[in-house]
Amino acid sequence: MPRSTRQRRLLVDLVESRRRAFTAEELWADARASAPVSLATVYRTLALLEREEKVRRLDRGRFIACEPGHHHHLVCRNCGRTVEVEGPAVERWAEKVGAEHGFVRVTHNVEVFGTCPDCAALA
Amino acid sequence: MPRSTRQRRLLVDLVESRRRAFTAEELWADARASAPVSLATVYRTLALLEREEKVRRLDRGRFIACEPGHHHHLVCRNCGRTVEVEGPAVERWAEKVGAEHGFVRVTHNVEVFGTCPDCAALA
DNA sequence: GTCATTGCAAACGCTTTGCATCTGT
DNA sequence: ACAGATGCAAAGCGTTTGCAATGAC
Repeated sequence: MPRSTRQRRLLVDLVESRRRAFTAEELWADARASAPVSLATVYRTLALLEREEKVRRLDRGRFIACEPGHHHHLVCRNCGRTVEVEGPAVERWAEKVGAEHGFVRVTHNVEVFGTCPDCAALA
Repeated sequence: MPRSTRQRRLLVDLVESRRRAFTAEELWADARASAPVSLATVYRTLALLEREEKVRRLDRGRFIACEPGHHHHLVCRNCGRTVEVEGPAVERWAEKVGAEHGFVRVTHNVEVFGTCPDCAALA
């Protein structure tokens, strides 16, 4: 079972308080501002959180913190701010599309991108 | 303007006749079965086709051939077979979700995965 | 002839891993 | 004590790039 180490506590805290997409390097930088951690440990911790569904991997090496369970994210393409969203319409649509083509065990990935109100105000 | 070289014609033909997701290495292997091409040229051609929206990049280094314009794909998670699908319901949902949170210039990515009829029959 | 394209090999960026050392339980 | 975690540096993997040679127009 996972052990509660100084490094892990620090990283998990940092991740869970984050409402923006981040890269491993950014998390590393933030963590080292408090105490020494290696980049390898950052990656190992992210992999751990990913298994626990507390972190999801976006494209371009970006990660986002989230809660376990099926849901989607709205992500600001400028500042990385994230919002968890529900999508019953999408769930139904994906099922339907799959069924229409005879596919079974249908799943889907959705990401919604846009410019958040704060970033839109600055532009 | 782009020139019609032997390598490019070969690669474009191979890509356009493909109805399955593929990796750069797979395309390379297929191409070399006909004539010598370098892997760098494979990547450069894929980049070109991506700009022309004739190829889309999936995760895990997979690519799929498709037609230009906004649409989504249903992909067999076993054999990589792809089907282009329309998703008006998703378009509306994404717009709504973005708007509800004050996001502007909203876009979205959707991929639907499943097991295709052929693969389901074998399992 | 000119400029796009190619091949090659080196460089890249992100991520993972082997191994010896350390530390939580 | 012992299994799990860490740090480091090396390796991995898919992809991109600099440069000289080649080939399309």
